[in-house]
Amino acid sequence: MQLNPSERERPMAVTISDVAHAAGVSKGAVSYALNGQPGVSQDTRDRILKVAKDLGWKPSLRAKGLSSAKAYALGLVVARDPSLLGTDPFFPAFIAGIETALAEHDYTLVLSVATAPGAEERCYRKLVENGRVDGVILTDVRHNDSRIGLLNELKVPAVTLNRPDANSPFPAVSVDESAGIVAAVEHLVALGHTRIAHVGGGQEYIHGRSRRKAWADALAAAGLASDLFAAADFTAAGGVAATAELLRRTDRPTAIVYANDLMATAGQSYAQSLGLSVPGDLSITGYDNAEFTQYLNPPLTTLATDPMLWGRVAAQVLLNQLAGTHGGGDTALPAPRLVVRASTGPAPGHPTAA
Amino acid sequence: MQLNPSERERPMAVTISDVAHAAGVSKGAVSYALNGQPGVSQDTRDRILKVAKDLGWKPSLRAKGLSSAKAYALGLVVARDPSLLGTDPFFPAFIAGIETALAEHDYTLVLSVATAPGAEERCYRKLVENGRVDGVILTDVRHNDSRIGLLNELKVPAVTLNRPDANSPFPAVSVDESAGIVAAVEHLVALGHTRIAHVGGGQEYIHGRSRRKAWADALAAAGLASDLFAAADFTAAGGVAATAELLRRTDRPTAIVYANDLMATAGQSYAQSLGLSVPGDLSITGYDNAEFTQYLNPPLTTLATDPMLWGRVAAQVLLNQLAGTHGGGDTALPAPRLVVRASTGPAPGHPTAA
DNA sequence: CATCTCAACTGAACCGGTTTAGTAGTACAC
DNA sequence: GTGTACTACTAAACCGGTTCAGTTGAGATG
Repeated sequence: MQLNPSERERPMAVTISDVAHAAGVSKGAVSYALNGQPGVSQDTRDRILKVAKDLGWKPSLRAKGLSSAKAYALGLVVARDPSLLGTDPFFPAFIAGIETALAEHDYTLVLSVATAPGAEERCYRKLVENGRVDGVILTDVRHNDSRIGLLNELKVPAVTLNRPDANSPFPAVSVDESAGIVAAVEHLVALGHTRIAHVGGGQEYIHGRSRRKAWADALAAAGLASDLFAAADFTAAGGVAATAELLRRTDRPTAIVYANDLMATAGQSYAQSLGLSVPGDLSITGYDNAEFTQYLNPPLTTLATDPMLWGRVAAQVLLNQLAGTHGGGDTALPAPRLVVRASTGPAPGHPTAA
Repeated sequence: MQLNPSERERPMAVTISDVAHAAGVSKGAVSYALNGQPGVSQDTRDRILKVAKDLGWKPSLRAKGLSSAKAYALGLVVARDPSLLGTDPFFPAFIAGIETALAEHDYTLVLSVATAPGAEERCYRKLVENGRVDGVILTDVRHNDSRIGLLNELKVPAVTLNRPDANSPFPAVSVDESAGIVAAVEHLVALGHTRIAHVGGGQEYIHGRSRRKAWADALAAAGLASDLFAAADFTAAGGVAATAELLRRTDRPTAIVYANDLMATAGQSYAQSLGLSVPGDLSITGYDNAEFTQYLNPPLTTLATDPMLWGRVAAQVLLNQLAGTHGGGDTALPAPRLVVRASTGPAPGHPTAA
């Protein structure tokens, strides 16, 4: 066999047998001592602990995993078109949140990216069947999400972000997205807008649907019709197309509530390219509060969520579930906060307008 | 012990012993058959393969890992302030690239996010000492990067993005960032600019340094002085501060080359808030070609790289290293491509100006 | 015909932990 | 003084693979 860089001999790690031998006890005693289990006297326990420390013993996760049938890892499958992956500010922060919870429990995160459509289910199946993970976090839940059934079949603990509409046995960690959209619509209504459109995200996603429904409900509550809907898919290109569709109408909206920042950004840019003034002719709101939105021209009114908190809580709920200490209920997180910037203003012709 | 959701009995997986028993051979024979090793006749091999398939046997990675002392996983530690994590379009695409390479080899990615400064080294140490990973990918390489020494001490195979200035035994996968910056400067010089500033990224990073050096070199090549430098840190706030500093000067620049898109975006917004016209009074270039930059007002001239390719190649090089088939040299990737948009234009007073 | 060789296979050791069953020794009750 | 109960420990099995050291039987060789 050929020598290569990966074969520089790694100093063979000290094992539990080494510790046992050095301390003059059996492997079992060492195991008990280090896991705080009864079965060893305090004196012996202290001695074993000291020897283990002196020798620099680190229990092998591999061996531990084999005998306990655990992976000490959680899985996250991100299904996105690779070209869109960089556009969403949600995931990096969400993942950071997961990590903060995991770090305290010696768990790690195994991340898979499924780019092809069918690849997603294969990813979950592989992660679980290979025993890579002890539980998974489900994001971007879809209408009648087939993954719920899959994970159920795989008998793997899971948490979902928001409660699926399919019957799901898994605890959910939810953000009341409706409240955010409602706040945005109310803000626009207060500014005198009556023709408030919505550029929706993919309606196969429950967050796409719930944002649309919240928009319609808020309009209804204000006594307004919710006919100005244009379907899109959370992408910039989709946002432009939907905006174009809305602005071609004779009863064109004076305000558009977008389902995310990227579409809002692209829509705003498109409207401006048509010679429309934002917010003079058209008010615009986004969703996510991506960092760059405050540097747009004009800066974007949007909804701020806390993806990091979401990640942390989701991971925590899953860990509790694994430990058997989870109550079983869903967890509600604070609703998004409306961040008012210069992309929204009084409706054209409205008294409060300059 | 209390029953909980995680203890719904998972159908005990079929093991190699089950297969051996069903096929009427020993465990060893099954192992040989399934790994394509010699020691079993073709007939027996076929029979074993069939039985294994019928029983739906999946080798346990845990057991495999224990006996072969491998983790079948690569590690990536991302060290970012959590608030900045969502702003960088690089990582998601980079990670997607890594995954495309790993998916073909039944490896997975273990991701750690180190938010606190010192946490980064602890993350690497933990990943390696716990045997979570067989190799790691090193991004955001710093000047005299201490992680090189750490990984050397841990005796873990690694790849670095770009060649560190510290003496590194690890293969690097490099993008000639200088060429990109040079292209941007040349573009501005061709437009008649003579006072071209640079808002630098953190100079503790080698990519921060190399972009600055490339800017200075390109100016020198054009016979121009490179005194208009303002230090920043790749953040929006830093970009604004640096831009403010530059624009306060009496010999204010007519063009600014930013080390990334976020700073350029924030800088452009700040300059506009001062009443400056972009590109009439000030031309601006970014770096990264983040999706949103084409929807800025004006759209941003920037440098497009291919983070996904970078991730794929880096992972591939690391896998080859693990397999012992890596040549040992560095790998060069295509230089960034200049994407000219409306944020750059003729220098004020220059003949080509309107 | 005895021997040598090799392919094909088996049994057992091994990786590094956890866990179970069993044993020695001490204390206490009756 | 014997039985009981408990503590403190050990030896060995076990998790599910890989791999090494034999063993067997068939065909080739002298």
